[in-house]
Amino acid sequence: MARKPDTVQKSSVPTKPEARPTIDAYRPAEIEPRWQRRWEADGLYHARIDPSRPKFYFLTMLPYTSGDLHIGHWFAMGPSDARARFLRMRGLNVTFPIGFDAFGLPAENAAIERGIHPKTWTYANIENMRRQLRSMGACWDWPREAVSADPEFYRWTQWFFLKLFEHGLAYKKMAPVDWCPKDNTTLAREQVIGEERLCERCKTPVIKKNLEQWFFRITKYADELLDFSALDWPEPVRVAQTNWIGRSQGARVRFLSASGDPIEVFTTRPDTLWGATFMVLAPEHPLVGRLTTAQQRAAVQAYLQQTLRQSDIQREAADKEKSGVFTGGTAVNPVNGERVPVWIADYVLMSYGTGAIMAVPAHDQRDFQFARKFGLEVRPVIEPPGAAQLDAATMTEAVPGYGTMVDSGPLSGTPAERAVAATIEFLESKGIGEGAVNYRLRDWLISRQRYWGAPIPIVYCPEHGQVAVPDDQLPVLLPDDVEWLPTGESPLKLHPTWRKTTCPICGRPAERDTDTMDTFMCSSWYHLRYLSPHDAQEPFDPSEYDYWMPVDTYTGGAEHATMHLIYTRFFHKALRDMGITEGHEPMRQLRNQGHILGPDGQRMSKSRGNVIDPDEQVGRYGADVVRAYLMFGYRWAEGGSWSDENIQGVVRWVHRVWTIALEAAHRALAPAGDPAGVANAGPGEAAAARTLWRRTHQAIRQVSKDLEAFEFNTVISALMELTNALSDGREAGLAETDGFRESVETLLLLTAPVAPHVTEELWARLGKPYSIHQQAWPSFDPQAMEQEAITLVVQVNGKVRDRILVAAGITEVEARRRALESDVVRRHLGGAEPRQVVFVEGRLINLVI
RNA sequence: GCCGAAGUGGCGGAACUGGCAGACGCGCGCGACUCAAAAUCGCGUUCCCUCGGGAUUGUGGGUUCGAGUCCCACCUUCGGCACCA
Repeated sequence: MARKPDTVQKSSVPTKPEARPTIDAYRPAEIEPRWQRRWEADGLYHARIDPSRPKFYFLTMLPYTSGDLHIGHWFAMGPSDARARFLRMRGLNVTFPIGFDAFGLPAENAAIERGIHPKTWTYANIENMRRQLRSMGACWDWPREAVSADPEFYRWTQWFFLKLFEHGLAYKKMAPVDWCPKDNTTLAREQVIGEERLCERCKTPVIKKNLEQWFFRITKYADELLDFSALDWPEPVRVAQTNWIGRSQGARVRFLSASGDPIEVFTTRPDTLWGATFMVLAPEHPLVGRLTTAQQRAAVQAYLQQTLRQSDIQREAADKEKSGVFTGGTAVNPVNGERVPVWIADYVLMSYGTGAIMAVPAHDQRDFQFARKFGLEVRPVIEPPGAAQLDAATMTEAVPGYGTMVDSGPLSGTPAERAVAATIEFLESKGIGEGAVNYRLRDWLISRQRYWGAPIPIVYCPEHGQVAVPDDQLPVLLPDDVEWLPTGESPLKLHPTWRKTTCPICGRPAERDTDTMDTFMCSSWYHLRYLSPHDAQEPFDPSEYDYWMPVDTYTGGAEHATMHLIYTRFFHKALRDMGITEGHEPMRQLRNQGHILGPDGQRMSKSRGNVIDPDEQVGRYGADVVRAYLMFGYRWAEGGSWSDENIQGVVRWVHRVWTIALEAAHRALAPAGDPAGVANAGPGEAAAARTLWRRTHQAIRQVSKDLEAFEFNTVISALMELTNALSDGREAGLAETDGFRESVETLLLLTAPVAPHVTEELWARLGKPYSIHQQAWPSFDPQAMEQEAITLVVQVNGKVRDRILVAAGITEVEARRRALESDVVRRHLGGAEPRQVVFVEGRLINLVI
């Protein structure tokens, strides 16, 4: 772009509109597949290790093999692709890999509903999705493709399981599952329907059943997972993860039941211990049976029946009326030796803390509601600052704040600042409790009682117990020949021979684990498999790892904020501690996109009939238009409704680019003509050329900045503005100039990441060398922005009254003089002298009276 | 109930660090081309008005020479969820 803007060079034919050459129609259906084939044949987007260039690992969340790619995938991946392409043109060695998350429940549902084997269904879907992904024209690094259901992939998923097992991070314990007693099968949360909690298939009320299942010790990493300092991740995701981990600091305290069983509780408010007037256990707490007296047994049984079918979410609903029942048992509060009644209630969860609480109704709202409902004692032990002493009889709600301890035995009078610490010291000195940290985060349950997943590579030997399948026997292959019963247990359990094996240690008969792994296992490490997807010796090639990792940018839906994105961080840290990976985090930068809704503003669904099929849109407009529209029409992080009307603006724009570029191409090929054109270049054209130059560089600046910042809608508007600038330039007679042609080329280069096919086609027709996607990104020249005259806004009392054209470097004194010359300004001053003048260089002058 | 995000023309959305609100489009109106229509191109388009202006970024306050942007209180919509002891 180094040229003298004021030297307008005219050549060839004069530019009368009617002299414009006729040009070919824009036919994306012909152009797009042609270039897609060429790029793939050339391996244009296959990135290899190149130490001479900085790398960039651009990752977009791998799609689930649900059937078709929907427009939401395009919305997630298309703009990501544009940014990856931009970074390539900037000189980075970019890999933008793709793969498939292929295990999971929908494949089994399809098998049961339609009698298709999950494998057949899944791989047919993958074929179709590959075709659709190719039609996007994204710079996919196809040789890196990985499919999580391939044995060459899940072999290593199993290997990672065994590594975790070997390092004590995988263990088995009893845990409840939702169970349909009629179908005799485990149900996923989404298969339990409605408030009534009925089985999706047979509408039987679901029950809880305890099964022995595998867990990963993610809680070991809870504190480290709270540290986001090395990450450029969106604030809402960091907040969600922080809340999910839910670290709270307090104390563990041991109460003692009448029969001498310790009942441990966790509290964040040990300073309220003297106000504990009862205890509440979760209904499933192991001591409930022992505490319940004969007299209360029937009532407790009835309550258990009623609560244990509910989901945690139902139990925890805030607006729900408190419920509970007295066990008849009591426990001793260790700080004062007082006997308090022990209740059970569904608002205490077995899965949080110890499953038991000390209830302090005066200072906890839930306990307060419970106490008032069941007539239990309310005893204030905290005096809030600056308020009168609380009176239990007249309180209408709990007072949860900190304050001076009162009625608290030896600690009475302890001020708020020291209350918690002093109580913990007291507990520790008496040996009845200690300071403790509690997390909401639970260990990751990975067992699934399903077929379509990676089998858990563990063998049960009567002699040796849980035995790891040796490395050389991996993968534990999923058998294809299984019976598809519409109901019942996992086919692996029912398979006649599969589960029968021998113990790797003693060689005697043993049984395989018949559960499979949570598919979040696969997605926790797939980004590593992309590094060397066909490596048969190791999960990934360390030299590839050293070059490419960590992932530089990761894009995907915000719905993965807590599950997938915590699991993958945990996985990485656990592998790091085993010496398998390096660095503390797998993904440096994360950005989330929103969702595309149907034209009616509702979530797309087949039953609503508002689904937008990308194949149909590509057939109608071409992939370039669909990509550009998805970038232009929405804030990427927000999403919004699909609009058949709004896409028309993008259709027109792409056609305009096509026309302008082809006109330029025709002129370039025309023989040099009338030299008179040069002589005719007047001062008006020089100014127009200067303007076009400025607008071209404005576009370079904005497109670069906005692609970097994931602000895709303004990328397109900047490109449209440059297109408009070219139209204006053409009208001003610049079409024959070198400057015009350079601007056309710049427009194509800037548009290349957005609309890769049409720009490649036009680039070729302009006679430029293949490929536009291997060209350097245009550089911004600040000189182009320099202007002699600027519009200065003149305000009176902060209101805009006039705009005056002034020299760019105008001083305050001069600006004031010029402003006072304005009739409009003088009228609004009404003869008064400005009391204050605010001058903002290059922008405005504000006269205050 | 809690957490998070967002409220700007008829619509989607712009607006740097507090400095011209409404960029870029859609839609609509007018015009050119056409026998006509479509397509295309050009012009206009926040609202009100006594044509001087006035009002305007969910609502009400505040800070400031100046607020879509900062502060306080509130309302609405969307998303998520965990009564977290």
